[in-house]
Amino acid sequence: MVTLSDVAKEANVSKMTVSRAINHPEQVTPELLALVEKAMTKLDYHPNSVARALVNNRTNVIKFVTLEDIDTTEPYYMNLLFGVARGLKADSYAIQLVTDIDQIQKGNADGYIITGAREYNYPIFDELKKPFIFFGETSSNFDFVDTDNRYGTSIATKYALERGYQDAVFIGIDVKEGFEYAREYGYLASMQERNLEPKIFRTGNHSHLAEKLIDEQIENIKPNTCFICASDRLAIGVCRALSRLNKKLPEDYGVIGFDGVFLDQVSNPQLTTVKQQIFKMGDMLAQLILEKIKQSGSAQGQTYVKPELVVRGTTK
Amino acid sequence: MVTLSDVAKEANVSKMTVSRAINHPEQVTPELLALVEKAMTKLDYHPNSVARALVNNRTNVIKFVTLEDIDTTEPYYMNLLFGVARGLKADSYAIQLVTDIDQIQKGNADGYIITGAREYNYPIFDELKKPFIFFGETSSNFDFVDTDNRYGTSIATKYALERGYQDAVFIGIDVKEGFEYAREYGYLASMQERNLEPKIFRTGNHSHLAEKLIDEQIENIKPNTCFICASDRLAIGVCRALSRLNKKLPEDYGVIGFDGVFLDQVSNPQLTTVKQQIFKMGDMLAQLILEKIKQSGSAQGQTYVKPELVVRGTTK
DNA sequence: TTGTACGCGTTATCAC
DNA sequence: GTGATAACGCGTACAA
Repeated sequence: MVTLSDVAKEANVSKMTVSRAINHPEQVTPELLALVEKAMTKLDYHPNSVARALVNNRTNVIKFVTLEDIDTTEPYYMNLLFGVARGLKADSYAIQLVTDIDQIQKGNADGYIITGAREYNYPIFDELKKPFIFFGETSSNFDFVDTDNRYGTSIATKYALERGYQDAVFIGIDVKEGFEYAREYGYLASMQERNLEPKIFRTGNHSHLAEKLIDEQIENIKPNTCFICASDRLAIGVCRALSRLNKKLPEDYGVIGFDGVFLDQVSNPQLTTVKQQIFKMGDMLAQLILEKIKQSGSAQGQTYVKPELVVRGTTK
Repeated sequence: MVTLSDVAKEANVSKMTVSRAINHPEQVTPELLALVEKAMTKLDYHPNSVARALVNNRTNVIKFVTLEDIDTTEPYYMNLLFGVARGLKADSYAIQLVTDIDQIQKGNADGYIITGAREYNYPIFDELKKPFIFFGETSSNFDFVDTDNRYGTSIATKYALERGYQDAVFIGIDVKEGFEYAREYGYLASMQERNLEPKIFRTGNHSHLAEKLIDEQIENIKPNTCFICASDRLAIGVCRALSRLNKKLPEDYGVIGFDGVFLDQVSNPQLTTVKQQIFKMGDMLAQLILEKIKQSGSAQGQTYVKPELVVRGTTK
């Protein structure tokens, strides 16, 4: 293994000059800098991140915490995770996956990325001694990254109406969470802008529940309506019901989902959906937490990432 | 931060005694051991894994390499990854995610878990200086963990015939990979055992391709047949075609998928499928690579994990 | 600007 | 069986 000392010998300087050339190049004269760099490339030197971590009292580990009790199998998190991995790559940071809330405090890390946090989890975070960033809006003043949900349903609704659907109905998820409120709000505002009366139904986030809902309500919904759904799961259920009821998609009715992860593509026909930029958000989370660590915990603010409408087979 | 020295002072022994009490307790007299343990719990001491890693010339990092150019969004890998994370938890190991083949050599790790490897990748692995384990059967003599594919289609076929279907047809994936051969073999052997003539169709691993296949072939397939599919994707396509052709499921025809990750549950009706124990395999991969690291690279052998048949709505 | 000495927390080695 | 010492590779404090 090539060490700092080896490079120092090769370049005929002290270890410290090499160290400085790496970490504070502005403190080294250009001539020596060149010498050191030549030696480093010649020997193919790579800093030992463990030794570096030891002196800096770091671990080079970020904990990726998934608190939601949902099936972590959700492809959603996979995307996020790969985004995080990408953001961490350059700094030779590694990830520890945590699904059990009791495990958060076990072992060490330089920082945390936390997903699926609920209000009642907040006390736990107050005890964390290392910086953390949330994925998903929080009511507290924590740093977070989230999708601009309001914007998402807003562009979906507008698109539907522009494409010639006469009405838009919202199929929401029956939970009291910020993301759902935001998605409903985006729909509401867009409807009111056009002086249309909003209509919102809610049910559990399962395709068969949405299917049942449509079965029951289809008589109250006039043709040439577009369903704006709060998730792709719901959208798939809506499609299934419509198809069974012999309604033509996308002529008689339109369907727009939300999420754009995996499900939208395996459905038949493929869903028009509001696609969250999950990979990108993962990348951002990584960069923000690294920055926060560097700045020993200073706030990084709250970031909303705009989703994009992906038009496929379920809308005109 | 509580260190080894703090514990040593508290217990009135040397640092080495504390270190030994942790790593080689059999070399310490019971009396001192008790003293040390009392001190450790009193001070709530936790070993610094970074310092430990430095002296041992370790990184405490495992690289999780995904070579397959498929969409890494596949829920499949998420399960595997969480399994790996679970297996790594106790040893305070962290994961680095690698999707770019050029990144394998970048940075350090103590070992590799490699998924999606093909023959033409093998030369790369020969250059790796740290131990590695594959997920997925390999033709070379590498260590690996994989599903017992042959067993999987075998129990599926037998179950179908026992439940009263008169025939079983195999819908395979059109690739030249070991897993496909094994799945076909399991079906073949089970058919021959019962003196039934095997029938195999193959197509790309997409639901709509399977759907098309059934459309074309349905006339050649007599009722009361069960379709043994090489993937849930294919199975979903088969279901869709049957439903469109007004065949009754599971009365007229049966369908059994393979994989049991996510897709089987979002389909309608829910699939009877051969469920791979992916989480468990991830856990095993982690334990094997840790063991291999401890033993400085000695072979860990080849492990087949039996899948299990999950009976749901698409079979009698 | 550059170099020296020391410390980070742990473990292996070798005395006793 | 136990303890003193050195070493892992790097960075900070201080001296030159």
